Amino acid sequence: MTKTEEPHDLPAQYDPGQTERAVYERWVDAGVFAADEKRSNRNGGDREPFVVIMPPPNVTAVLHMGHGLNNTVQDVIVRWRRMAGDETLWVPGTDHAGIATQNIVEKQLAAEGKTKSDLGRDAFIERTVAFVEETGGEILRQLRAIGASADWNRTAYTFSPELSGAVREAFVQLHERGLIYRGHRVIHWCPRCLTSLSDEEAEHNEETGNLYTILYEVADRADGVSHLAVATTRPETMLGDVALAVHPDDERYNQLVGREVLIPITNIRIPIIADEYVDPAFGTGIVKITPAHDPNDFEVGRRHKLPMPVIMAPNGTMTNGADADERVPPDLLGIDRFEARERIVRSLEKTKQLHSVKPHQHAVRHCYRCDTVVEPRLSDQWFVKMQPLAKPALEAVRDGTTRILPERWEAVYVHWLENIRDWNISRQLWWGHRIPVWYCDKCDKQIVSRTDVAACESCGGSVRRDEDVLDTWFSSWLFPISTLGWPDKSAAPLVAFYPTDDLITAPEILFFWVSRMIMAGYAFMGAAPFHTVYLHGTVRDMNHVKMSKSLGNGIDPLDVVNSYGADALRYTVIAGMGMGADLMLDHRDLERSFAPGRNFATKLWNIGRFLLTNVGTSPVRSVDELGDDELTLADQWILGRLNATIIEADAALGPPRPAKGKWRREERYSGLRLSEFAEAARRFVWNDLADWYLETTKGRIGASGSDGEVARAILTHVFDYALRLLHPIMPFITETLWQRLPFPVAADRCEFLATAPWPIGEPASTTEKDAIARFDIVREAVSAVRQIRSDYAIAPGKSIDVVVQSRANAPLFSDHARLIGQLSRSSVHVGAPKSDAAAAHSLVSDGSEIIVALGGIVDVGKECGKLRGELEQLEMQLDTLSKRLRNEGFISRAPANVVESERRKEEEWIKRRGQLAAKVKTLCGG
RNA sequence: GGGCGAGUAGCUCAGUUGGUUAGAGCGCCUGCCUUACACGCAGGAUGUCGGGGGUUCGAGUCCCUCCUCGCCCACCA
Repeated sequence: MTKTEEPHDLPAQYDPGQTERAVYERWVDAGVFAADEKRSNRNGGDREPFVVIMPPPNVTAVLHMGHGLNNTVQDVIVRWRRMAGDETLWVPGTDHAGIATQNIVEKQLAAEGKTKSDLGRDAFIERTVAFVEETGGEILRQLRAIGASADWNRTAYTFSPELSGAVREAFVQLHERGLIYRGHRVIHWCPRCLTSLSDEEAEHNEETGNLYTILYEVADRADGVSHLAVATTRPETMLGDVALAVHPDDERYNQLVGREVLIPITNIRIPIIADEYVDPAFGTGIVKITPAHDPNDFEVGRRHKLPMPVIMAPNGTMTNGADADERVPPDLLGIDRFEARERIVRSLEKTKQLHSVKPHQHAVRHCYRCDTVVEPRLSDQWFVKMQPLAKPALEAVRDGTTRILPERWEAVYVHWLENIRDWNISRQLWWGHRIPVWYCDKCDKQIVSRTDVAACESCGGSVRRDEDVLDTWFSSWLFPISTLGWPDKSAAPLVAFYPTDDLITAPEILFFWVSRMIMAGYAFMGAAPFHTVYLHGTVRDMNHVKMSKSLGNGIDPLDVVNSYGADALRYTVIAGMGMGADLMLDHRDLERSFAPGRNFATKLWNIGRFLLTNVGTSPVRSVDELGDDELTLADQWILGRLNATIIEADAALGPPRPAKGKWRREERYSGLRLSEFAEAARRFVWNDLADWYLETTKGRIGASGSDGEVARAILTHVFDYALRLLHPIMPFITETLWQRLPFPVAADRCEFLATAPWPIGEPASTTEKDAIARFDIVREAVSAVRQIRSDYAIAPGKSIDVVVQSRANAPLFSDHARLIGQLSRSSVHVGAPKSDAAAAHSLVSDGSEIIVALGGIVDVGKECGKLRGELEQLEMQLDTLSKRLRNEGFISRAPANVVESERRKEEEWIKRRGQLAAKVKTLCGG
């Protein structure tokens, strides 16, 4: 048949580039992804809502495989629920990403030889806004290319006027509730970004540094003690020392408490104090106290009311800051902290006050945005009091209101919340939500306000606004509520769609984002924002190194889409990723990496071509009107397998939501096994439908008469449902094929597969189970013949005679001899074989024997060897089995059904042994 | 320092509450352009389930121990 004669317009090769974009546009134009508040049953509608909030990528981000994986997972779940009939909403958005974005713009300025101070605050913000307008949101456009079915009408941005309003409201509310306060303490400071960081933003890094032991000279020498040795990893902070501390019970030193020592180099006198914080077992048991540059020392300093001199500038150079007087010697002023460390060490060497230098393993904190070593720094910052917020968030996970998958992350979450510390939310940046606090110049009043303040409310004096902005995460933690209309609690989207359902993200932001969202959900809405947190793995290369653009081991998802299609990308990612496991891909060999998806897409395409070529385009009969007596065994089998596959798929996907608000024990950690779902669907399509059922229809389907019509109807129905099951994973190709199916005229069909009803599985009936079992016997017979053909290298074209000597199922083989012959390219007879001719034998599990006449084809000797080997192996296995069945313990302790099945097996094997032995005797002569 | 996870075929990984002869994809070998598909079809090979010990009638699965990786958390200077 030439191409023009084919009754369809499918090209021989699937070309994703040509079809995907057009299909996507049709979905968008038809509003397939748009959710409607009015249809939610929380808002008078008749549908259960299903809502997913997209983790907003940074507005400046460019799509990488991490986004590809994250959004594919979300889209699979969202498309599944949409087909299942939920009012499904997937809210997309971007994050203004304070530090990250500001850093990029600053870098651009630097390239122009400018700094942000050259522009000034307003001009800098203007420039950043322009930059975001120009390039921002590119990633959301890219997400469309991988098929993301988000409701683009609701695209959110953490810096939009609406969301900014929510941020300000949240700040003011928490302040009113006494949960936001201004604190003077040592925080993490990035000397490069010139801002404070939260504890989470200062990442630990295990490093080998030095532990320097420095000798402090005791002032007013008495009792022979002239020097005290003090260990430190940061000698440069010595300049800010205000005391040495020892443990009050440390008998080596406690008589020195109250005496004074001299700081080396500067010879400033500082006291020796006693504090329980000191661990006598570490180092020398004496600690230098630098309150302004170490959080612990700060606490000690507070307890002992010590001064807190600042000896470092914000950019990490040495300076005489607050309360420092002339502590930093002139020759160190303006010197970088690490250079200063070197110089001080050299000076100490000269004065013989450096006792020792030892390599030392310790954790050093780095800025999560620029990797600069963070400096502890005394400053005024805004904090959120976290313990009250953490309480309900902790309870939510403990009582099953919110579950975290995989289960192991729940312990991590609980541990973090139990030990939570206050959240530093102020940043010394320009790009971000400015803190809504004003200070009166005259009376020093502090005004926290929902609206901008022009003058002091008590004295009428002029006011100035706090210079700082809020941590980016202070806007993202509101995302599930702010995107739906909060603070307007009666906003239709909030009523219809809050709480949401699943949150799908990477474990890296469990603390940054997920747990804070849960806290915000309780703080502002009194309810958890979602009932399921699904934490997926990381995309890595073949050396298990996390993919990243800077390392050059990344994969651009758009390259994959261009080469193999979005469906190939999606299938590969979903099928290859176990629950919570990392995904390894080879960035140097995209073809190999994405072969599973590409191959499967091609397979689907070709099944579609076969179907449309052979079934044609005229409507088929509806399966509902087919009588049982019209169905062949193969028809019954494939329908049974379809039903079983639907059940498997549903089991893998699990319950979409907790039945009564809280997860029941048995359901809590079930579901969302997306790779199992993918595998069940693939197995059905490829191994059942394509490999077997489709082959059985060849010859039937072209024939005129009712059986051909039945085959057309079943094939179409089964493929229709297979496409439905696969649509969440491979939306484009399934929609494209589905649009062309010759549906029954009466079928109540919808316009798009994307909104077609999700298949409903039914418990398998006995006739169904029986059909599956019987067709499996037929398949076994076919495989047996194929194996013999292969074993004896019988040319594919060569016709052979096969005899089935049926022990149990005579009618089965009589009825299907022709089919077995067709599938195994042989001529099959049922009955007795011609006597004593050389033949190959194979046993079917129902006890029947497949006999292939080998006269003139192969040598008998080889066959005998094979038979003997088979017999020997069977005897060994039978021996083990029989021993077990004679074991008292097994009989008494094993479940009855296990014992029973083992008994049956033994009988079967004994029968086989008899048959095999007889064969060996007749063929090989004893 | 504390906690968690992993170690199963050459590679990436599944293996549900212990229960037939441990699976899949990719790769590999053999034979096939069988009129949907060579991105395919048919057949095949490959595993002391990290080591050792234990519980059990029965262990990849449970317990102990050791080894090797990885991740998270952490104020020992």
